[in-house]
Amino acid sequence: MQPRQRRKVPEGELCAVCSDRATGYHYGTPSCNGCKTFFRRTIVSGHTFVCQYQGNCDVNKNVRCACRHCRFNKCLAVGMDARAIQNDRDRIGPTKKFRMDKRNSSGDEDQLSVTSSSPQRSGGEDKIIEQLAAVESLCNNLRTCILPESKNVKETLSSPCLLYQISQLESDPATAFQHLHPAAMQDIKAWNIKELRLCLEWVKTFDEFTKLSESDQMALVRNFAFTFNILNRVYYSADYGPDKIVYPSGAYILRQPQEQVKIPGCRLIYHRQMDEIMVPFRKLEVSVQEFAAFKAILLFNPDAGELSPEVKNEVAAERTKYLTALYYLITSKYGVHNGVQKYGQLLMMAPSIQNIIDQNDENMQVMEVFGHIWRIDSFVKELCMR
Amino acid sequence: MQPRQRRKVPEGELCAVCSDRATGYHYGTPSCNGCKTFFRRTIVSGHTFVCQYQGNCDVNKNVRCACRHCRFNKCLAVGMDARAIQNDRDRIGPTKKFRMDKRNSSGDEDQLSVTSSSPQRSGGEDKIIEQLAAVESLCNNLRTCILPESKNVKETLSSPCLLYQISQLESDPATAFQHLHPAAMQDIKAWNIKELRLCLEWVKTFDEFTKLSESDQMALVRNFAFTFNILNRVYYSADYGPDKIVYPSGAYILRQPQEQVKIPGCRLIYHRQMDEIMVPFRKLEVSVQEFAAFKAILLFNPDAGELSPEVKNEVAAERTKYLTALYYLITSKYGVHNGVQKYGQLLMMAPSIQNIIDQNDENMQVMEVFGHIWRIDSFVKELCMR
DNA sequence: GTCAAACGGTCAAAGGTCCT
DNA sequence: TAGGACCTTTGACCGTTTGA
Repeated sequence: MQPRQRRKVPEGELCAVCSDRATGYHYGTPSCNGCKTFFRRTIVSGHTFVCQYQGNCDVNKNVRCACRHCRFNKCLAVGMDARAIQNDRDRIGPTKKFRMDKRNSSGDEDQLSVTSSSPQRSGGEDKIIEQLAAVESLCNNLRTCILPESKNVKETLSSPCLLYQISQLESDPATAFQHLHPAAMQDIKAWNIKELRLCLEWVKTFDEFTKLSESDQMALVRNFAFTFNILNRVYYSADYGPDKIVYPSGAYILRQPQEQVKIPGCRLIYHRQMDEIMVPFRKLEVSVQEFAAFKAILLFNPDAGELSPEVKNEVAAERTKYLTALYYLITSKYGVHNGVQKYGQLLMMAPSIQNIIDQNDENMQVMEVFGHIWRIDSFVKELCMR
Repeated sequence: MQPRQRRKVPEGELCAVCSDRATGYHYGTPSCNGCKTFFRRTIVSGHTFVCQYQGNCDVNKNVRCACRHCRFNKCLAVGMDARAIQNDRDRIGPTKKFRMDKRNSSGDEDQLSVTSSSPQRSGGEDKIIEQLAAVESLCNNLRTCILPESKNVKETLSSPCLLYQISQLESDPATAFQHLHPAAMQDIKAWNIKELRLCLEWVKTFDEFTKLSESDQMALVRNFAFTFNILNRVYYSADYGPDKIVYPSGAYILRQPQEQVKIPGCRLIYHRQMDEIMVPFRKLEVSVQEFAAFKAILLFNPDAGELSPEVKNEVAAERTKYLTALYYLITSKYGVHNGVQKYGQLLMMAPSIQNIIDQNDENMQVMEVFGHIWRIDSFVKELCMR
């Protein structure tokens, strides 16, 4: 880069070679992009051209490609300086912009709407949120019902969704609140089964889920079921402070009694559910809609083990759909600046949740070893063991 | 401009990098305008370059643009000091003289030029990102150095940060690219140690980190160190397709050979690092700045085990700070609609990463049992065991 | 107050990328 | 394949800041 003469922009200047619009001084001569590139390539490649005619071909914008010999000659004639050509440079990365994002149903427009402080652009997000909220409500009703026996997970997944048949189910007195009392292992076990059962009904409300093959459905559910269980447990726990997880029945898990459990590693698991999930949910004042969207995001996990590679992209697209919906839900309520913080904080609860689930899986395996003491229901095992 | 060396004017002095005519002392080294600007831009942008050859390219006036990796390395080798770069100067205003053309009758002072100089509504985010990028750059260089022995983690954390003493360290020939070859256990082990060592230097660049008590620092580091290791491993892996993780030395981990490993559970761990971290990073086209911010977010984990409750809020605030910076970084580049998607997708990689780390910890423990076969370095153990 | 060294910013003009 | 619109990178030149 040795600028011939500093300063000076040609205004309406023409290419000295072909009379196209000049884009600047290139190699010492006002020239267009084409002639500039042609000159460099010719020099660098060392090509020599032969004129098919008499060596005096016309060179202008329309016919400049007709004779490369005469074009190159004219380049030299008008003063293009080969000494201005440099040595090869290092490669630069891709210059192409938008590569991310699947095909967008809505045309692409706003690129500079960054400055507008109100998001405003919910294209279908409202509807998604509405649907999630409706299902959440049904699911909370179903929790109070007696659910039919189910042999195994696969059969349950292929049965009609119970959420739309609640009126035909009897209510379960064991789920109704009576009085606060410490949860026995029986309580915890019963609620685990109930919640995992609800999970199966909940996932069936997603069209994109039911479209998946049986094995892919299993992959997502196995990955997600215990998360669903824990999240519902703490989110719907009545607020008796940060030290109690309370089931709808009034059974509660207190922070201390875990000391009684002698199995190593089990001690902290309820503490962590309180500290890292229940308390943050309350502090962030997560709404039911936000909570539902968050669960949907966690369900559609493209990295779920055993998920077939062909559907990874679809699952990722679903996740993105709910991520976007959650973003607009939050920012339309809190504004962009505050909303973005809540959105980020909520999403960043996911790694802790994952870690808690991972630890819990270990515990489940430990418990299996101690199976003669703590009976693990086979239904639970099927969903949670890896 | 603190380092006002009482130097004489360089007379006929040559650029220490490329031997062009030096225009003065820049960043502590006699250098030409080009190398001066190149160095600043590289540090500020956080760009990292990969040598297309063997990492020992010649750098002189004629070919200085041929390999940016080797040019930058030489900048550092001859002593250019990144600390002399002034992050975010006090608003210097447009260098260009005011366009006092016409339109003067309105009588408005240039009061709006303050806001127009910064494109997005970022309050300090730019500076945060710049700092992260600069550190990332230094860290990449430190990776190629021989690091002094360190007895244990605590001592290392309380020592001065090596990132600002790179010029005093010898380069490590073992880290230079030579040729592609399958990684032996020795390679993996050596890189684990180096990367964990780098992690300790990296975290010390965060003021808010060094302000924490020793035990809180340990809590964050133990939680984060292996994440740092894995993320750097895959992010800085040269792109030889989705089936190879390539270390800077050229040692690579291939998708298949894990079958040789007979320890149960170990098989999938490298597959998952490729599928769930390396490939998504590439697909999302994560920039170095985004990558650095992502790591900062993961470092400041308020749920890190053993973190004292008093500092949870501070740590959470730090996390939010980097979340916000990342959000504005991404949306200012991609626009809100596309940016939000990328932001969400990036954050939602965190649970998978957490899960991979959790699995890996198990493996480390398994490996400890098989310690007579696979020696685990005590330094690694100290950081990764729970 | 003066002035030169050494910061950062600017933008014309280099080269690289990628679609046609 | 070659062409050229469009992109990134480079560096000579310029204004600003700072300390002797």
